Amino acid sequence: MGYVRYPKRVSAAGESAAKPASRRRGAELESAILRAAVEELSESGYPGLTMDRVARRAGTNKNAIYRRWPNRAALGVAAYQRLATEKLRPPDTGALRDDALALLRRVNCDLSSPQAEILRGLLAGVGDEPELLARLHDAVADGGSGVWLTIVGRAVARGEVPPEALHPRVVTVALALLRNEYVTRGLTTVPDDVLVEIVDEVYLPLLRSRGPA
Amino acid sequence: MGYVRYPKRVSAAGESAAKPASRRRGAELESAILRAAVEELSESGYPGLTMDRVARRAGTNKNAIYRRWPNRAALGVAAYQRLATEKLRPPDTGALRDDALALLRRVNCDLSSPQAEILRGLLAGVGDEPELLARLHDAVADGGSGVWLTIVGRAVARGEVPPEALHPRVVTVALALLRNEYVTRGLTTVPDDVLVEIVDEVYLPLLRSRGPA
DNA sequence: AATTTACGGTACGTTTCGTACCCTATCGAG
DNA sequence: CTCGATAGGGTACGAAACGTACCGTAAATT
Repeated sequence: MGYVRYPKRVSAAGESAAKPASRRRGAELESAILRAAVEELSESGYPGLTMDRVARRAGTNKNAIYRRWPNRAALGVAAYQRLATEKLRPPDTGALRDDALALLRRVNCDLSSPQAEILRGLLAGVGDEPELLARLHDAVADGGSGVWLTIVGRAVARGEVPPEALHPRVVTVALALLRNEYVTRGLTTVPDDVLVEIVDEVYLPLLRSRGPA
Repeated sequence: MGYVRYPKRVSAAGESAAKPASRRRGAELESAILRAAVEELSESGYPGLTMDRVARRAGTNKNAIYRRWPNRAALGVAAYQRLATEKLRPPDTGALRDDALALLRRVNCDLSSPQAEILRGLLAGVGDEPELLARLHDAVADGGSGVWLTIVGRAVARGEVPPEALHPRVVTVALALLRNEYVTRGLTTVPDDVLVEIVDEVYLPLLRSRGPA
């Protein structure tokens, strides 16, 4: 079907931004694409993550992208994994309550409005592809679990909470609740009251409760 | 610009499904549109909620839709509100643990895979419109809060948990955790282990902990 | 040096949103 | 009962964006 004409066009000047003279290949090109995708994702969210725009930004074309990722959602997840992997070091204030609040606040700031929208977009875009969804889930979960284990571990060492508190699901409850607010409540940053409430009404009572009855 | 020709076409026979002879107006037509939207949403999820398809299914055209909702996301939220308003009556087994588990399981079955995907789709489609997001949030939140208050209220009456447990945020923790699993984990139903874990490791300890220190 | 592979560039087909435009049935006022 | 005004029906259209196909060419491989 249908290839009638093929006009041979000299590449228009100054159309693309950062493309070196030599032609990139393999890992180098892949990295450039991924970097462009992360930037687009950060600036314009998932709806802005257009294949054409990523290609233009990376100084390449959609061909090179589709050879690596089967569709837009896969590229989005890959980019998000990069974006979310910037680790945050656990605070160490000496009190579990302050540690937890500090962590929640940081997550609330760093990862808030843009990130939440990105995550929402991705969760939808992933749709019915379980593998992508799982990857996304891991990316999100890993972002938290370790850090929370650390601060609770310190609290256990201080005798603030019983050692039974060191349960993976228990430790990440605060993060899950915050994420729940994110995802459903929306773009705006979660108000600080809510964070305090999560910590004082749920998180601390829960951790303390897990000792010997 | 540009209306060149206008072919006068006799309406093709049998192209639309349920359109009565008389032309519907106002509330009646609106209801038909919404019903069609709910059906499309249930069958094909948010991606399948196409304006053209809804219009065809309702036996009307996009015009009538856009006169009522500004865009697809708004229609989707409206349809979801209808879909999610089917209430569930609280179980009453006589024990809080069983009530909570039963409720989680029912939510997990009834509202699981299709609903979760719809919700994910909507959350993304709503994007940057805070009002729609708020409406969605209400629709989701209302679905749970009351029921949970009921079963915990009964538990309080039985003396199972202290009255301080009747805190809105506390009471809905189990639902929030389950929803968190939904949203991130994906389509498949959340395994029962997880539900049990949520109840035994988090929910019950939390509620019991809220008594006098 | 020859061959194979991967990139660059571009054109397309398709779908879907949202808008514009005509024509007409129905409703309400006089 | 006649006659506008309003809302529906039908359709066409422009703009994006996805995903694919196809050429020509640079770079790696042999």
